[in-house]
Amino acid sequence: MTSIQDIAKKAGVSISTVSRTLNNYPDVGQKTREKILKIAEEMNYFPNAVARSLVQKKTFTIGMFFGNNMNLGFDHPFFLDVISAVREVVGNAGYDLLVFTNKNKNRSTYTTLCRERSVDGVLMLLTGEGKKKNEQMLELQSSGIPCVAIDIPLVGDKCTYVESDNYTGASDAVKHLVELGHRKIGFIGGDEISKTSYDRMRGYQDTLIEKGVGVRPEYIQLGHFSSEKASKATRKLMKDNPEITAFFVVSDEMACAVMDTLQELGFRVPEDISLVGFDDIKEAVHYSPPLTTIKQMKYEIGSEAAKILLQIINDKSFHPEPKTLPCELVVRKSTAHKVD
Amino acid sequence: MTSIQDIAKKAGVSISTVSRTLNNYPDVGQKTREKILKIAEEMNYFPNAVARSLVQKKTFTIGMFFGNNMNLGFDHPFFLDVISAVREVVGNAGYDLLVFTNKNKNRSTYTTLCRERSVDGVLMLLTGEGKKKNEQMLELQSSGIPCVAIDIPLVGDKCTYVESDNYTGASDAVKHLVELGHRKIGFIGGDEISKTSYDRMRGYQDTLIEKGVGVRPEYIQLGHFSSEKASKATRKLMKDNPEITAFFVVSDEMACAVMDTLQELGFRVPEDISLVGFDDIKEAVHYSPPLTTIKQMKYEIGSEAAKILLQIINDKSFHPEPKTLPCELVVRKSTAHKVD
DNA sequence: ACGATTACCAAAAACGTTTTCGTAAATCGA
DNA sequence: TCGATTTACGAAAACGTTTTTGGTAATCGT
Repeated sequence: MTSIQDIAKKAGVSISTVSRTLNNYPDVGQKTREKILKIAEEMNYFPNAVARSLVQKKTFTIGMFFGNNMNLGFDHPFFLDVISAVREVVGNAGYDLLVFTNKNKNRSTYTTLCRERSVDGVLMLLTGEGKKKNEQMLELQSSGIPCVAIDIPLVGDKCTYVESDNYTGASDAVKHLVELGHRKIGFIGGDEISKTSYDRMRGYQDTLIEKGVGVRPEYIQLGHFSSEKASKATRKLMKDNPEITAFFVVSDEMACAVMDTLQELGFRVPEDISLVGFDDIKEAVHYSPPLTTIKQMKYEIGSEAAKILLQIINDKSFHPEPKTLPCELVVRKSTAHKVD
Repeated sequence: MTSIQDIAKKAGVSISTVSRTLNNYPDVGQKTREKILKIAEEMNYFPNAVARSLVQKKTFTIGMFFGNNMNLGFDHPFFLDVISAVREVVGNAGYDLLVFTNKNKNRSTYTTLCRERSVDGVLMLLTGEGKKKNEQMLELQSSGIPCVAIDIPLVGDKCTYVESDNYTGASDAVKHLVELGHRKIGFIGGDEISKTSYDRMRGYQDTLIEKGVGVRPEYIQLGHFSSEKASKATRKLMKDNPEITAFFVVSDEMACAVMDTLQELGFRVPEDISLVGFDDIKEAVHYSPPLTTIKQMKYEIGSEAAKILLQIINDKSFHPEPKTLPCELVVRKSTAHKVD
């Protein structure tokens, strides 16, 4: 609570001199500098970031919209890793992280929240319906606020996104399946709006065609990234199409539910039915059987997003471009050769 | 970027009138109020939180020290749930969350960081060596900054902590084991400094004595919440004491490593050796066999911590007390009757 | 020795609010 | 109608910095 003024008074100098000393400006005399520094130490002074921000118009905080707007209290397993990464890189750059949580302001949007708090940039890390590119997203996109989203296709002068190569990932998943001899491959997707879901679906379809296996619309269901819906979809699919011998499910969480459901239904995985997921969440390796899946580089996604954001913030001439990171097929025990 | 001044000018009134209007003060005339509101809407004004904070000395942000200081990039599975809870309750109260990450300030402590940012309160959610009650913790404890820690015994006028009932939890774990007929029960603990570790160890020892089974120091090893160390400890324990028929391991992460190691060593779980963990992380239920463990109420821990903190902040006369939340034994498949 | 630079520092503006104080006009009570 | 409230508003201080401007004294080059 000791201010720059207190120091100035005690040192017998002006506040401007104190400010310059504290900020290592060159134009302050040797002895005055030392005196001021000593007094500051004694009074254990530390600057008030709020006051500083007010005049500098820079807060050294980067904002973060995080999680599922609808379904709070549930957060994606994905998040912990990307947040870790984000923390690491923004922290090293001298920034703190402001997680928007305030729910008292009803009449506000992403953009106005950012402006109110004067964050220097913002990271969008949303799931569920938040992925919908709605009005608020558009507003943010064109607001001029430095912004990078994860898995949401925002593009603008100060705005971009990073994602996994979902198309290729999905493609690799079904390639793996057809190479194991599978031809009747069910698909449990996400939703109909998110780019992520769309790309994975396209990867599935295109590869099926490319491999000479046809696409059968009746093999396709949407699970909306919900375990319950995925379970329901599985029952329907197996009931209507008992000839199916493999599933590609676009998230590990859903894939786990699918596996449970399949086993409840009396099918063995992978002997009767093969299963590949997407994400490579921690649980995947410990499932029984351990889940074959497409691994997303979560940590890299977070750190890339953060790096790009910092660059947008600090280099005015930088024009950001979307970044796509590779996925990787990791084969475990939930997939096997088709037997006849 | 439109300020209160702009509105004042356009409306032909003073800034104080604008401010009062915007803050719903009673003493402003009907027509002027409406005019001002309309203009504010048109110019799509929103207040500058930084400026407001400066004068009000209140930021409506609560700070958060989070994770493992040493070992960044790895965050405890525990965290996601308690953060979800924290977000929920502070958000509903109108606060945002500032996660401290800035690593550029070397000469700073928890306390000074909080003061610089002028957070209204702070949540300590640390693991690893951060749990050590060091100088910085003491400083924070007596700083007068509203503070609640999780699993770290801080107590002060504006400072307290919440934790699980680790003693009873541990006690329940070994009770379960001895009720299954086990007498030679190995223990893999945490560290020697944290209260959490200490309480669980005491629960183990006391219950053993209470049940008439002796405590054997050679059955006790420390794993420091690290999978590798837990694995090593397991090997040592089984080599030196092959008569052991059960383990109580004080974290699920370590318990998983112990299970893997045991299986590598050729033991079957639970047929040869029973195993109970602590935490009930998500993976626990999917391990093979599914892990019997002591469940911590992670969400409640987070929400309790947040609620207490808000009360400290908003009720000056409130004197906080430590809060202990119950654990619960959840029996799965990693424990079984001892066979001879 | 004289003008020009340089080194040091103070004064004051600025950032965008909230809040205190004061006061003119309007209303009120009798 | 007159004093006393009340109502509605403006002026200005305050919050704690950074930054701009300017000025004095010392130093320098020639």
